[in-house]
Amino acid sequence: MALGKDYAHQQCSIARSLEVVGERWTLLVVRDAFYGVRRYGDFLAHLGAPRAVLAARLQALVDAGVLDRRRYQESPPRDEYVLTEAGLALWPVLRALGAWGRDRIPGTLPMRRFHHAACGTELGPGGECPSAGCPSHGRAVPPADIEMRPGAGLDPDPADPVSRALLRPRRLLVPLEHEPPAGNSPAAPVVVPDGH
Amino acid sequence: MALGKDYAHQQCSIARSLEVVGERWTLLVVRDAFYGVRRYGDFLAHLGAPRAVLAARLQALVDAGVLDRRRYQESPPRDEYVLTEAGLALWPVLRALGAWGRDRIPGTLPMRRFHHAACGTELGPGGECPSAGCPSHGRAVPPADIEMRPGAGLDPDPADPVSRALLRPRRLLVPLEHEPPAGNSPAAPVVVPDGH
DNA sequence: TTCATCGGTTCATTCACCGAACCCAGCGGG
DNA sequence: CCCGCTGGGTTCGGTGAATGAACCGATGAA
Repeated sequence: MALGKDYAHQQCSIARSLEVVGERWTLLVVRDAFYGVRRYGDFLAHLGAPRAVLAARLQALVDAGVLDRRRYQESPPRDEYVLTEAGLALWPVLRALGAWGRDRIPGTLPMRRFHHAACGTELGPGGECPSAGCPSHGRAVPPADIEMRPGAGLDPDPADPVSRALLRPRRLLVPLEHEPPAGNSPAAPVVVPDGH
Repeated sequence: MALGKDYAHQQCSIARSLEVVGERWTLLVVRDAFYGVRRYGDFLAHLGAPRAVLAARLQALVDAGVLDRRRYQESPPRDEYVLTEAGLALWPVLRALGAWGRDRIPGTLPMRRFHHAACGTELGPGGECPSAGCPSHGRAVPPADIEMRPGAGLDPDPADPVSRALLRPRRLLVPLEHEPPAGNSPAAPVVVPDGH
């Protein structure tokens, strides 16, 4: 751990939080989870982190209760990582960090804009819906109700497929699409037998 | 840098922010700056970070425009580190991190509570003043208007003097007090000839 | 049988962090 | 003048974490 023992004696909730999410790559993993990334390979492609580090971070986040690892297919056995309640509660941290970088680091253009999905309004500086007519006017919009749209600073033609998928407007938390391995059965669009 | 080159190619304001404040100790330095810590020795005593690391972080934060280093006495020459505008804008990040740790890490008691200094009300989850009668009701309270009070999880008798000073309720950003080196001139309180 | 994919683990190298020691300028006292 | 103290660092050897390339194993497709 980057912080471990050293922050342990700190009498501070901020230090406690940093013990969990303060290591290199960790907050970017959580960010990607909000964007809909769930699989090891997708995190890997999008982050560019070393494989060993990514594996360690995912495991640590599962241990900390930020991510939940769950089986999404049996054969071959494959797991995905999804945000828990506690993980979802990290959204204000990411929003604040992103807003600071956009507003306070010179030469940073807006990369991604966040809109209230219900009314289409771009969220205010505190993550609240600023639309006077909206039922949730003035209150913080939960991540599941946020639509992410590309901003001016985003590379329009990125190399990796995950970044390309994230160029389109999308609801937060909705998983990235993946072709089932045998993609081309033109007349039978592969109905999943039972989701549960 | 903990992140440097690796995050540079990331098309993301969050990653950009983490390049600046994502390294070990950095956000705790900024936190202490909000609490009123300004001197190298006080950061050192309160954080317990290695001296070299602290010096590097302070320098990096100055370079990034988060802290401003300025002379507060000429003889001997002594500098202090104070938050810039951009540094003050990090308050929502720290508040969100602290709130997450307090609410989502099991066994964490509130360490510090933040109140609107004007009306005494404890701030809401978004850092806003929840008091209906307050002129700034519902709006985010700037750090300069926040009073910090000790919470239940705080060690009532810490070892280092900085932690002890931070036990008393205090306004954010107000510098820690320091005795002038020659303290006891009872009738002649050492008027500095000319400050400039 | 062979190949490809997914999700890792292993390993040697590099890098950052650690903490103790050292350094230096500017006082203040004798 | 010399000594020691204080504040604010720098230097340095040892250690642990990050890196990236290679390897591994299970499954399923060709």
